[in-house]
Amino acid sequence: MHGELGPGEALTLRGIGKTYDVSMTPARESVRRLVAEGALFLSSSGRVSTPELSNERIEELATLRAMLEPELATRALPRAHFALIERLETINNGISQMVARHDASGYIRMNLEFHRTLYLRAQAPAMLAMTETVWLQLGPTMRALYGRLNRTEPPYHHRLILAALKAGDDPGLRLAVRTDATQGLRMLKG
Amino acid sequence: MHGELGPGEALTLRGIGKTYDVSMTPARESVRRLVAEGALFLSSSGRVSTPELSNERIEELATLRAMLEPELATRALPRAHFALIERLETINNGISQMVARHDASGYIRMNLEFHRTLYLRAQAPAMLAMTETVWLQLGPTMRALYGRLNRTEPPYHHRLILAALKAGDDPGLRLAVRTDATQGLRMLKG
DNA sequence: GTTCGCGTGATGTGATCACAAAGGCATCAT
DNA sequence: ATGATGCCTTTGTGATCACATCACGCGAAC
Repeated sequence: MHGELGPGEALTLRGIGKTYDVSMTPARESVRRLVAEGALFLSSSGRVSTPELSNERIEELATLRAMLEPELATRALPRAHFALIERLETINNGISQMVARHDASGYIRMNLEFHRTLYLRAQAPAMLAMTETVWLQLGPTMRALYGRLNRTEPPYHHRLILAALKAGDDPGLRLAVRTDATQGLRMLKG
Repeated sequence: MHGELGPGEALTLRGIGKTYDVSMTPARESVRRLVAEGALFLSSSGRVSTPELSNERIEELATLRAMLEPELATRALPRAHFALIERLETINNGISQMVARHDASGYIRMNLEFHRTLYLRAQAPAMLAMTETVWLQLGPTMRALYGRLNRTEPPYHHRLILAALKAGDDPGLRLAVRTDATQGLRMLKG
């Protein structure tokens, strides 16, 4: 999810087991779970690797983010008090640090933490789980995206989200969230 | 997914293995996958059972259906030619038969087949997979719903969907799909 | 130099086992 | 009759093994 693996990287059960110092059995169960969630690709011969998403698949996942996340934001809005907004701003500052040190994985991780922190307030666990499944599928691709992006500052749309939260502006919030969720992924089309 | 199990039914790995004449290992992998998809509930002690959904969770899943399925229908609409509509009508007749013989599981299965047949035309595999995950979570609950429903005829909204498909009426299609997806689940609130 | 074929090493699968923990049931005490 | 207690069975977990299959690389032939 955090883009620690790029698209198309192969994994082996014995290798995973060795990495985490367990036998093949727990490694298999974890891999099977991630395959079920679409986070890993299972070849016809049983080999496992991170997925290389087609442009069509990426657009589909972007559409899913664009449908799910504004709904979560809307549900979170009436419960977003000052303490939450403050925490979001703290996370946003953390994102700036990741940008400064060119830490792609850290950037992705904190970016998602920003969104998750907001969406947790929505009190909609099934919807949030579904959204995180989408993030999981996009992880390796987002890492590849970051390389092409050369960010110099934290995402502009996060500031819009914070402003809309403070103003209690639901339409503005939905638009800012939708745009933030889809903007980066549109760049992968080329 | 098809409501062959009611909410809260317990399963054991050795029992599943015996049922399908395999060892614990494949049973475990299957169960883990279904747990990852939210189709089964894993207690803190590792016991597994079908989930008993709270009303809040049911409403959330209904909202997800209401968001995902109209989008799939819209994408399928331009590709819905006569042969597809004919197949949908055949399935709809099959639903009538299931109603006549009071076959809850068969009813659910053919109802979902109606939707899946339409959505397959959307050419959106990620979105369809997500939708089927929602169906999977609702399976046992839908079985419980069917008991309270005492249907005497196939779903009225399926006819609306077919009419909208024939007319190429996208707003009408979206409304009919959304209503069909959420109507039954609203009855569980009481 | 390129391509085809073969063999070896690596990899996933399913079965089985030892172990720990949890649940259920019977028994006993109040 | 009801509640608690202790034991025994059931159950999940993680490890290991035998086996079939696949992939990759090496070598030979053209």
